[in-house]
Amino acid sequence: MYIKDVSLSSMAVAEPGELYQSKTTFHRWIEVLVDCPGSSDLFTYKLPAQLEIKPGDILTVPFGAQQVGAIAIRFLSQPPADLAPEKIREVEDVVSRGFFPSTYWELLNRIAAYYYTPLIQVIRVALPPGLLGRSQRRLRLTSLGRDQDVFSNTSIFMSPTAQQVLQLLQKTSTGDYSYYYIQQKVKSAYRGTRELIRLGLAENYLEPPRLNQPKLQKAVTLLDHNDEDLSTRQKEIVEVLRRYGGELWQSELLQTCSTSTSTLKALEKKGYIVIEEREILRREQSPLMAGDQAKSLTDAQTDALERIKSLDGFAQVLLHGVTGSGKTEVYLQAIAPLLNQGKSALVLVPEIGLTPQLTDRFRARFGNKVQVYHSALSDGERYDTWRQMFTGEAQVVIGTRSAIFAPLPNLGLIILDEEHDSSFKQDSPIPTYHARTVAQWRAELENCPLILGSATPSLESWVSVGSTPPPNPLPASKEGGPDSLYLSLPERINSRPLPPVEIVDMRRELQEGNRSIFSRSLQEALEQLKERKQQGILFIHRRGHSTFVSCRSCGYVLECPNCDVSLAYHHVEEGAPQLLRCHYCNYGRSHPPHCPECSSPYLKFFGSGTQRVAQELNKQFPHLRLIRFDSDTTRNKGSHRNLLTQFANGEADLLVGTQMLTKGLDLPQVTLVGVVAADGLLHLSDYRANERAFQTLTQVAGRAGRGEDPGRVIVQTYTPEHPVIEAVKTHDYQSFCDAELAQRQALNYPPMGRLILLRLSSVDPIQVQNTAQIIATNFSSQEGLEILGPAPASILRVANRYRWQILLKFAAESLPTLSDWQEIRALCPASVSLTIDVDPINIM
DNA sequence: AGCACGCCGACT
DNA sequence: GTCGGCGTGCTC
Repeated sequence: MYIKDVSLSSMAVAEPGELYQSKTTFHRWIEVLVDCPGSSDLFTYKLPAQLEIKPGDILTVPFGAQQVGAIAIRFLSQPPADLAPEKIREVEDVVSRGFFPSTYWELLNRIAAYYYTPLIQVIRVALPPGLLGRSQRRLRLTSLGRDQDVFSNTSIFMSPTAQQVLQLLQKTSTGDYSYYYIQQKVKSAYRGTRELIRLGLAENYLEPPRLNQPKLQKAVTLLDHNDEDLSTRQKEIVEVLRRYGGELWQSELLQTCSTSTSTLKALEKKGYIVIEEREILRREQSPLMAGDQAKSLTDAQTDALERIKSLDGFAQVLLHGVTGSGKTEVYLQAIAPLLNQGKSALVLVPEIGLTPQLTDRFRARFGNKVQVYHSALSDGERYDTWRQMFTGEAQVVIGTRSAIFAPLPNLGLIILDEEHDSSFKQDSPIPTYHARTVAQWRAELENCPLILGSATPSLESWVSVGSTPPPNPLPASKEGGPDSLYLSLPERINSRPLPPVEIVDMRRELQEGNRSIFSRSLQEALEQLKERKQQGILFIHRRGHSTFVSCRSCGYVLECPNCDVSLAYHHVEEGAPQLLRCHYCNYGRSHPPHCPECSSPYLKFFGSGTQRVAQELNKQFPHLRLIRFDSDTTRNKGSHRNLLTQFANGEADLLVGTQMLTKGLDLPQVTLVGVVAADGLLHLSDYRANERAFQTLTQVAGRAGRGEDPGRVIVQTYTPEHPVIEAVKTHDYQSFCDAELAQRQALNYPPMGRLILLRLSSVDPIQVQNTAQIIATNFSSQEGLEILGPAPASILRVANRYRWQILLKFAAESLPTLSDWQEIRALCPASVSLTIDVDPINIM
């Protein structure tokens, strides 16, 4: 929660580029927000004589025994009266100057308030790692301790704990570990470390905050000069430099001329060249793209683009385009004129790794003006990209959820592509923000348009751009509030039709004697793939092999020892030990030969994951070459791209995978999409299950028939009469929405009502339950609040922590005043952790 | 987050 | 009695 003293009105905020002006009032103290989760109070520090500090600067300050990151908030001309003057310490250093323009600062404060999160925690997600530094206490061996013989030296006695710590340190070449690491490895390590220090075998020290540094490289610049007094070798170098435009990196120059720094030094001395350190920005390497031109648009695209371009200032646009309708082209052409005006654009996508195609397309169109920002970048890369954005140069930033905090000072447009995707919502840690909500605020504050693009808009966005549902088929536009706009791309580009969706009743398949996991229809379609030289996608709801392993004799189910879920079977490779894994805590064990309960050897796999389906395919269709595409096979950096490239090159006939297949893949050769079992999606105990199922199925179906050849979609299910299945079959978003909204209305669920979920967890099952009860009772007096629970989470125990939750439901207009959230927090004993999830998406 | 302080149980 | 476990609170 934000500190009430820190509001925009009461604080001076740095504008980037604003010149420092010496004020007439002489400030000697500054209040700072310290990076420590325990307290969200402001702390007072002395301004050092030789350091220029302004509000908005990022600092390091001494705090307790360590040095931590801090944000300068405001000057004080007098130290607080209730603080002993000798307790006030000096600011250590300035890390970064002049950050936090006023709108950005307000954005952070809004997030802190709305999501009940201390401001400093919001700042932490906004800043790249390594900008808020913190010192670390470490332990290292002395030369005496490095001696491997200390153990055989009988004159030194030490406790087993001390020996353990010593051995741990001696195993590394540096003999150096953080206290934190040692404490994790050795129990009650602290006693052992003290003993080692006393014996003179080890010493502890404080490592200063390790901040990311700009990476510097030497550059050589040619000065205008007549090359009179030069040797032939020197003339050569000058000539090379001139040929390359008068400037080169020193390393490149040395290599090109096969010379050494001494020759360059001589040239520098004579005044022909300058050698200086330049910052180089570490960027993700991407293959060079061929230039790409704006494509001609369909009428619907042109209309949408014109309406977007005519927007002035804040507006929320829902761009509802069916799969394959060319939303990306609209984005690209909306961004192009902005860049020419010197403005930047922010494009948020669900998961960057999954959309190399989108980034490639942006790079091909806008070249090096495109920056990619997401958590898979190395810290150094993120830091540099962040600095690059901070320069204010016109650019396009493509990123995942956290990129909504990209420090672009001159923002002209924000786009959320696939806005319905749940990965825009952060579950943990706090703040549990939704990038769409933050994007709305940011667009408002920056006074720029926000485009929400999707083939299957979230009900939230659907409702917010217009309360009256449009007639069917989708109209070109419908009006919502004054700042909102509905734009529709109802047809695929090049007049390609949406693929027909065939629903297969798997109950009948079984009745009629087909016991395969593939219906006859799907089998026949798979057979045809190869003959017709076409490609297909098979969608499976789960990764792994089977959903659970159970004993045929006694019914015993193998479960995770840390969580209340059954273990999934993972087939590693032929001949390797068979592995069972928990999808929640990643616990793994080998597959036992006998039932642990009754020793029966008949342990059977149930359900089917990607692995199982892949095996089955190999058996039934040995001639089909397939690629598995799930989080097991795409764990490594770049593997998404590799697998997709392989597939696009025709190195496989079939792509078998999970959810990731649904996200924006554009593979023109794909004609067949098969959903092996839709039921896994349908029957989840979550008010959002239907919406999610509809979105996933529609998106998967949308992968088919994007090229010349018509597509075909086969959905296998045991409940073909389910309304979601009906809606997917008819591609009828409208009627699905109407039905779903009516249900939500009846139960006051979002987007009609609003929710806050309190998640509690602890290793102590009794204590969580009691705490949950106490908190729920505390709320019972509140007006206009419906309390659901407390209830155990649907999986009570995960990673040995017991989880309970309380769901608060209330009218959309009235944000409940959880003003005393700190009081609520106070009801929690230290052993119980509480997370306040505002607008939760995942309430399981 | 660390790190001190300070209060309880098992041992010399 | 003392040592060492761990819960509680503070850091300008």
